[in-house]
Amino acid sequence: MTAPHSVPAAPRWQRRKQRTRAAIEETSLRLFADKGFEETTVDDLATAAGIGRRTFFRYYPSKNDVVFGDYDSRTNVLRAALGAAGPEAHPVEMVRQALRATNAYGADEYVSLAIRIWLLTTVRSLQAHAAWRFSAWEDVIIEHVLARVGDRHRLYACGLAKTSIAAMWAAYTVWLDDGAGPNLTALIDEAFDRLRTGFAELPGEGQSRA
Amino acid sequence: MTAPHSVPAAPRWQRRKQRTRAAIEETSLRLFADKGFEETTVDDLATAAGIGRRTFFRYYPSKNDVVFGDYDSRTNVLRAALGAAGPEAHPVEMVRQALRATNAYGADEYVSLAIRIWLLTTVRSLQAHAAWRFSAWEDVIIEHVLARVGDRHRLYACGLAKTSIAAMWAAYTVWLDDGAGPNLTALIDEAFDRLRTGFAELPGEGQSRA
DNA sequence: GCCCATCTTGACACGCAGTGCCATCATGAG
DNA sequence: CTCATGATGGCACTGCGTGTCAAGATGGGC
Repeated sequence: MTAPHSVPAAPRWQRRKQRTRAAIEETSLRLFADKGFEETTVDDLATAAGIGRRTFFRYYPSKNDVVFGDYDSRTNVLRAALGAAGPEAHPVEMVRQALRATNAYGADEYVSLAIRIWLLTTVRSLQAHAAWRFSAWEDVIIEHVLARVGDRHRLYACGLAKTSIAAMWAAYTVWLDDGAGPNLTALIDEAFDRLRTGFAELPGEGQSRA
Repeated sequence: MTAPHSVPAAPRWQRRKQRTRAAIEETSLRLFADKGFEETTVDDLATAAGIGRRTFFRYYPSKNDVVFGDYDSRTNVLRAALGAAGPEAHPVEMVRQALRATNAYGADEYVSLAIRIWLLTTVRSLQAHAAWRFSAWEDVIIEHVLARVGDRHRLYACGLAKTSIAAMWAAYTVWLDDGAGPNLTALIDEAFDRLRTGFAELPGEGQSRA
């Protein structure tokens, strides 16, 4: 990955592909935001990105997947964060910490993130697609939780994994409703607070953080 | 719905349609179990059910939806159960109770239920489809929870709804792994116990209920 | 019995997503 | 310059889902 002075050649392909990929994603998100997801065909996306329809599917396995960006790298962040947790941490805190890290975005990414999440929570096809995409995250979480509590306790691990992702997803939804500010991490934290207390503490009638 | 002696006519249509619908579902599930979901085309299903391809889509909006059966009536059960909860019940208990009722099946339904859930948790397309199907349940739950805690607390309501469905879903998964016995309700209950305690209580190293 | 309104059915055609195949072209190595 | 590698895009195909429409079945009125 880091050859000092040689390999002046190989990167060229990579760079080019990387740029094409970015171009596809950028123009696609714009078209989705403009015309709507379902109203935009893959032909539109390919034409807008200046490539052939067939080539589009070589960069993204499906129209849905454009919205997810480089999902794999996020999955790796999650895996790394889970692996980095100290053995003394409680499983719930381990997952909380990992999902917080996974959902840490730079300030410049928030605009496109808002579009992505808006699409994800709005468009039926994407909502569905997100479910099995995130199921990969669930599997990673389950694996790490099982490593701690023992293979017998699948319900605990599976339940924790699925509810954690659900809490994250709830934070997404509310975050978007609240204007998609820079507080996504805080909302995820808050959602996990609810989860940790088993939703026992009823919200009082005082003002919420809105 | 219950005209004593009149209406000897109208039901005829209904009965016929009901039987066709049941026939489609039965033969479809069998074909899915035999050949696999993706390997079975809608043409196969229609032919096997003795109807035209176009007619198939008049009974079920998509190939996916066959696996869900009469989903709407289950949703109504959920809505009714939520509405029937006493005002003194804690939101979590209200949801637990409602989802238990929603997932109560007769002993004769467990065989087909196992096939359904097996498909739902196994087939990628169905896994995705289930997500937005269940999102209707989430919406119903959110509505009822908000009516109790106040419209301001969307994160609480949304989080509770999504995590509850997630817990149910986890119970499905483990239920199937454990042989799809008559203990689905118990597993849902157990998943809710975990949820209520915020997954705080770590499973000991003793034997699980397997 | 017959006729008509109504609903159901299935055939055809269409658009769109996704895939296999293959000829063409650009790139980098020798 | 030549060759191998890999990216590209056109073409054709399958499969899902939908609009349209003509033909058939059903029930009511006579």
